[in-house]
Amino acid sequence: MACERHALYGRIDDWVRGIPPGRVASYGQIGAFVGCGPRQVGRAMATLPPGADVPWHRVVNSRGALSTRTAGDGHLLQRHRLEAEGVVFDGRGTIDLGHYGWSPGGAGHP
DNA sequence: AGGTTGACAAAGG
DNA sequence: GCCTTTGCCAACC
Repeated sequence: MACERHALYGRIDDWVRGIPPGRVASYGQIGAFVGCGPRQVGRAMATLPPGADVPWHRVVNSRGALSTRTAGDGHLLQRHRLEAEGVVFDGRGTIDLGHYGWSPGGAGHP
């Protein structure tokens, strides 16, 4: 049996795994889909094991900006990976969620 | 058993 | 547009 920290976390990381490349999702959106507060989504990402097949870099806050925990090297890493997938940042280092924001079932907006 | 903190969001001033 | 307060649910002290 697996060593899942919490069923909710398993659901969150599974949801994040469903995010296609070149797309991003906000914590509040994930929290709303999995049925929990946005903080739990952040905690799920924070407790993710190293080497997890979860594209946490595709998870950003509602403003389309990178999270505080990734501040520093994390910001550069997250931004670098997103740009590698085709995501473009604006002059303020934020992403246009109206264009890159993704949703399960509402996908389809190249 | 209780209080604080946290990779956040929404509403109010 | 900015900052402050409240709510989220689980983990940590």
